[in-house]
Amino acid sequence: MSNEPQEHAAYDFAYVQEKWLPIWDKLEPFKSGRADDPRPKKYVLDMFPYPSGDLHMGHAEAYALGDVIARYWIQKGFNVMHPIGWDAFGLPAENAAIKRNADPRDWTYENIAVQKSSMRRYACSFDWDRVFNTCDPEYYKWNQWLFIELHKRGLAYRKDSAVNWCPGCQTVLANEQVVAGLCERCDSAVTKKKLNQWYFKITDYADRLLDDMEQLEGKWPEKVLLMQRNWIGRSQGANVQFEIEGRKEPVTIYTTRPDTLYGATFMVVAADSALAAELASGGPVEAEFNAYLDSVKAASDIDRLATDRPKSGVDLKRFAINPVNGEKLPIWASDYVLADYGTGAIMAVPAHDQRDLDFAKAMGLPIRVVVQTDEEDPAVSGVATTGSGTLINSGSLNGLNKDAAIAAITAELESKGLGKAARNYRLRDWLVSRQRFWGTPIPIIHCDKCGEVPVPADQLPLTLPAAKDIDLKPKGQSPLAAATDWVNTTCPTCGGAALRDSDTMDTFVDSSWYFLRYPSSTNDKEPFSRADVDTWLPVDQYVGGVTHAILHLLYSRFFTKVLNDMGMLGFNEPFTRLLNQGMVLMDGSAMSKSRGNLVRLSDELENHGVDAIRLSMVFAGPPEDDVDWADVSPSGSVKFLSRAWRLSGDVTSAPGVDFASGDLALRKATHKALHDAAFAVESFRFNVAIARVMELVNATRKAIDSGCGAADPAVREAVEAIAIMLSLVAPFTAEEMWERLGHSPAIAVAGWPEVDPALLVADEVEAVIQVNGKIKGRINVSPSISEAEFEAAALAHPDIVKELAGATPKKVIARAPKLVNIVI
RNA sequence: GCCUCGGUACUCCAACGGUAGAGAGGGCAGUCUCAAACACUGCAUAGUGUCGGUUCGAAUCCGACUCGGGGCACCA
Repeated sequence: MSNEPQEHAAYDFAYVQEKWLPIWDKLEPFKSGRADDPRPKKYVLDMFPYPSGDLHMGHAEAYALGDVIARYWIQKGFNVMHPIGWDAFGLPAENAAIKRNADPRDWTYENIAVQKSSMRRYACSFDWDRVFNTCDPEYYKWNQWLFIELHKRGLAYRKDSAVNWCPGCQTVLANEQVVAGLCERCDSAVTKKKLNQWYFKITDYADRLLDDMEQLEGKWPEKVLLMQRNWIGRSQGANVQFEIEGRKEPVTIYTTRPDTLYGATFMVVAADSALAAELASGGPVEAEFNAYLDSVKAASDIDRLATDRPKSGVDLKRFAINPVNGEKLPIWASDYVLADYGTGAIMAVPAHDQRDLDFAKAMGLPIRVVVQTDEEDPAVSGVATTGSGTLINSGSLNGLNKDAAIAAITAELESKGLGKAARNYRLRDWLVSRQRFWGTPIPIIHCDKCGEVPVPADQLPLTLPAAKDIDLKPKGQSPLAAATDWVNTTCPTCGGAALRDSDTMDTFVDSSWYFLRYPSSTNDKEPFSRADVDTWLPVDQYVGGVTHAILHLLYSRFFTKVLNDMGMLGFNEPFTRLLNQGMVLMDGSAMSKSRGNLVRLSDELENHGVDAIRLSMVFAGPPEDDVDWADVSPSGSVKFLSRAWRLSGDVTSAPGVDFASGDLALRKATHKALHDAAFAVESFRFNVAIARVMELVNATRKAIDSGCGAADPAVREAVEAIAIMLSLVAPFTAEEMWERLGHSPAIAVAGWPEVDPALLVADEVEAVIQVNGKIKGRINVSPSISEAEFEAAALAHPDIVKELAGATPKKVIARAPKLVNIVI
């Protein structure tokens, strides 16, 4: 039946790859979403790639893992959607374009084509009918639509704030582009600059982002949930009002320790806050304050990062009144208080807060202990006591413990109208505007008369102009601002002259909802249809790197909740299960050209074949762990695959033969392998699943050479099972085996063989007999032996009889059919 | 500094509180060969980071320490 030439008697991966690709193209085994498909659905999603060049070793691991999961569920009879697309906006394209004086579009679409063809060769089980790129106007149109919807709801707004600024590149930087205080591109020290920027109000969703994580418990890596919790950083405390001498309005401070209110000895306001400027203005220290403020602004992030740097500040020569005891507290301005957290002002309790203590010691301010602990006096030790203890020097709170004191003082403040319980979050609103060209244009028109006017829906998408007439070099302002034809427009409301917003959106906006688009990838009426998302979403299994543990996943969860509130979705968490794969290292560190340890995927594929590389990636260890390519043996994978492949040529029984009459031992091995491998795959222990297949290959080899022989039906059953299990990770080899076994393509949809539970029971197992926990003998018993029989058999064992020497055991613990422990 | 995860043979990694070794790499020997490679067969590697606790029994659970990885960055 096969036209395979005789010279391919040895396994030839290059030949096999070339043979199957066109067949798969024709069969399209991975199309999903036919309306009448009766199978239950499963949505398996790999994080989409950024088209920065050809695929690398990291992609090879990620897509191999995602593919195992997708192909497994297909074999298990599910209607699997396994789509792919490209996260195609972003700075590297723009930089490449500047360098070559070209359009970022060209670079981007060229790279996408390269990656796409590599993915096809890598045999990814993607549904190619659902592909889109975020830089397609058909996609980013919906970014703009969503932006306007958020704007309508007050969730997109503009404010002035200090952002990362690179003086070298003359541009705003995202936090991720600031590495150890330096610009990742030019190594200039990054400073802060005050700019008017667009924000998404993610803080409105802080509680839900935190509380809904309950649904993800046990389904997402604990580490990721923890990182998200810390990032949101909810804290419980109280807002307390302090009167200020010579000021009408009181100042509110936030504290998590209202119980230490009597221990406050001064107040600190953030140096860069409006309050600090106001308190200093016109006073004796105005000049000193302004000089200090300038030095704070000039400080680079690298200085800011040093947590052990000495505390600095200015005494504003103003006073606050402690509401609980009427004491006059000096007010200082310092950069150790953050302007954008809480109220930007704190009460300082040096005895019980390390930062306040450091400041008090530096400035010679008083330290008063109000919580008695058994630790040393903070004024002496220099270590603030932050634990629980008994309140002293605290009026009505004296004698209470910390928790009781917090409750009591909060109630007291509330009754007097001086304060109340409050919550704060570390999470800040999401800064979404970027002064770059290669992103989604913000669909807002600025009109002198009408203000911020959204671009009318029928004018979307608002497309990017051609790049050829625009200078893309960073100048501190979006390149779009210089595209006069594009920027100048008329106001949709009043018809007067107006300007387009020239900023573009953070590319994280693109990736915050892309998973909703795949089921509706060609819909030009809406971003996605309710019917499609109801069918396919939420994503059953998301696979990607842990680098996105916070931002991408948090933003996606935020968008999902907003869209849920808008009635567009019927769920509030987008990703039911999450798998984070580790990194691919070389000689212990991340691969990089400069380090000289770069391994090229294309070379590895050339040398060992696609299947062997996929197998090596999956077999290297647990998927969450980093893989050191130096420890991996792709040639070992090649060896194993040819060993498996050879089995398919040895089988002499006919396809469809009744397995029931086959060799029992081999049949049991086959069914156990199928059972164990399935369990291992479902618990993401792919390396263990492959070990089970290897065992079965070894057992089958032995059965053919020195056991039941090649003609035994059990051999066919085993080899078919091997082929199907291998199809998850080595699809080319598996297809080839399947064909040699006399079946028609494609094995991808052949189905996971039914496991016969009767064949999972062993005839006999070896049990150990311990005396005082030490092994003294072994017996073979039936797996269904009773505890009593088991115990009796153990006690009758000659070695044990000798060991006991007539003594009566104190205790006998029998765990049939594995172990008996006799305590004497 | 705070929070986290981990440490098993030469290497990568397995082991519901119950026989430490599933699988692989690397190694050695044999069969085949003129020889080698491949293939097949067989073999070995006394090792659970340290100390203590719980238990009939601990790599596994608990505590302390140590070493290594990751996250956060003065969040009051």
